[in-house]
Amino acid sequence: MVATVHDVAQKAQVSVGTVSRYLNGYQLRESNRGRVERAIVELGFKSNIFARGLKRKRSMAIAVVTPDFDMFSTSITTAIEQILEQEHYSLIICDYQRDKDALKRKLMFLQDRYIDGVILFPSNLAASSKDVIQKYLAKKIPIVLVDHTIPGIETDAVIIDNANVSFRAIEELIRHNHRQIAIINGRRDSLVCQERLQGYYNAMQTYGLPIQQEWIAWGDFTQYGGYHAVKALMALPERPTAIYATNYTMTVGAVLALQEMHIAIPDHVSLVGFDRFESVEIIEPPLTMVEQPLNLIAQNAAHLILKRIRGEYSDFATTIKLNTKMVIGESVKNI
Amino acid sequence: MVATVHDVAQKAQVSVGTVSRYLNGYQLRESNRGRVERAIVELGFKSNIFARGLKRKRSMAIAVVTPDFDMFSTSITTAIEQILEQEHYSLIICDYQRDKDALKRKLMFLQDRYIDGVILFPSNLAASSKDVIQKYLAKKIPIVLVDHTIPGIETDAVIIDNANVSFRAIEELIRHNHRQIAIINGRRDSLVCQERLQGYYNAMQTYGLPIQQEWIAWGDFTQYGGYHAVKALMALPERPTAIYATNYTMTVGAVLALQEMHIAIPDHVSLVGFDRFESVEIIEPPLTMVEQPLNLIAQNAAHLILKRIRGEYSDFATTIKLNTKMVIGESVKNI
DNA sequence: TTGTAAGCGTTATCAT
DNA sequence: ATGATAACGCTTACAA
Repeated sequence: MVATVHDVAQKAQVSVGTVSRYLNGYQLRESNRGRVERAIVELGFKSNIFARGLKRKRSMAIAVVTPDFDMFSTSITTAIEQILEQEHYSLIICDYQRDKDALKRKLMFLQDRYIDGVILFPSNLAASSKDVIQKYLAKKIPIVLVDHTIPGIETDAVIIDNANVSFRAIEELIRHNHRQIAIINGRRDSLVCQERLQGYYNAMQTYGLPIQQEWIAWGDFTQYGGYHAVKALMALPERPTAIYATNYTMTVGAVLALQEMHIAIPDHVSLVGFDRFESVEIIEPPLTMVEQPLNLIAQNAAHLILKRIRGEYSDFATTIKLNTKMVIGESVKNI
Repeated sequence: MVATVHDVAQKAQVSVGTVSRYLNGYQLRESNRGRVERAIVELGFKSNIFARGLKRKRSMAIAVVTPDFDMFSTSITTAIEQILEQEHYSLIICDYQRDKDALKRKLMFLQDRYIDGVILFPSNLAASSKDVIQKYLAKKIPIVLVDHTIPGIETDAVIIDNANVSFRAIEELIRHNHRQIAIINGRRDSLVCQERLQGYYNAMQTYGLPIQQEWIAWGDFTQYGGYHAVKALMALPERPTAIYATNYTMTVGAVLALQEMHIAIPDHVSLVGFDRFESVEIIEPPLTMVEQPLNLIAQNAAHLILKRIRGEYSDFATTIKLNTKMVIGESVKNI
């Protein structure tokens, strides 16, 4: 029915061992090499992934595990898939819906499938799966963290410098003479958010600006949250003159709220947004935004996990910190 | 290191055959059954997926293949994953980026991995992979189509009645005395869109309303497209009094354009939107919308593929046509 | 460099 | 209902 190494060996007049060695990149005599190659093409031979896995304990599959498929993780995941496909890996995706039991369950499930590596988007509750994660690492099944590290876990990570990102965003506002600056942050329990908030504090303190607690709003990473945060901020007796939203969906929510209230950007309030997905480009005026290097994140994560799978651990555990770009639009006004 | 059927057999004092039979749901003598169960728990036995696959030619993996991960396919995919996880299947995801070579390549790749079934979101270019698809079906590897069928391919599908959906949406507008109704459709080459347009035509004709070609706009399924379609429609000498947008992102684009132009919904123009994702709920006023039954689509697709994998083909090929809900908001005004 | 043969951990066939 | 054993298709010592 479907060709095996035996068939190839027979057609090429060599032994199965030789065929196998060819498949695994060993050196063969030139003449044999040619005949094996030809036999493989003629028979349409594809090596059986089960038999291969059974011997090598490798699945040629990598998992992406994320708390949910929002635009950030979806964009990165699709980019990762492109890269891994070229290396003949398949991608198994799992979202754990911000549920710590689900996370642990999925990680264990993946382990039973002899997954070759995991790219994990941690959330604050990833720490509760420390034991499983340690088990992976002990077995030399690489885990690359994306977007954030997990305190107490030593493994590779691809992250951005959140505090620095916020610092520069706020600095951009301060440079335009804003002093009353609000931040719409995600969620109190998120480490990413704590860092982004820290950057806000740093910038305000560095420039000697007073901070009001009411200017620190929490939008739960949702459009709804961003929308309501703006409504609340605009209802304050002392309105901020500028707003910094810390993710994509909250940025859109903020814009919708402002548009609805007929509060003009940037005439009535300035705005720095976050994450430039294609769909943000229609917003008028074009927003000044923090742009995360999604493709770079994906590339680094993919290459890092492939490297570890190949057994190259010389620079383990490395944390790749990527820079974000400030895209200057017209949503920040000099006052 | 890790327990095998042999270890279980030894501990339970039975043969490996008995253990295997237990694992595959055959009847055992009560006493043996108990001992095997206990041994499995005590040893933490998990059956090796490679060895199993090697014998049975089954991977316990199902693929979702989609042209891109927009909110529609992402929502459905995550719901599918929940269901398949319970059945111990893993989900391999692939997006083919609306590229027909990529589609064919991925389908062939998946076949080499002995995928047990494919859930495919076809686009207009899926037809060019007919040969691979036929090969799957000939091998009894089930393919369930979601969102649309592929002409000339006889397999299972879970779809919605697009013409009917549009008909009812337009009817809702006509019921409020609108006569000049525009449609923002996705893409000319999309069969889904052709059907949705047909429903528009049907409704207009049924109620004897004239149709102007300028009222039929194409928004390419993007936010940008929806935005520009509205701008163009509002620049017409004879403005429509109502707009029907045929997917989520175009709906959001339309709302942003209208807000920016200070064209009030529904006072200046009425709007019927499409796909109620959580994030749409902040739009003011609440939109009258077509709501696709995402969870039902996911459930039906998942259960259908599992059924076929189990070998139950009695009702093959079945097309499950689901109903959409019209959610009445406040974006349609009686004129 | 190459051939031979022993596994890898299951399932399935055949007796019993 | 159960046990023994031969596959499944590959990789990898070990010999040559």
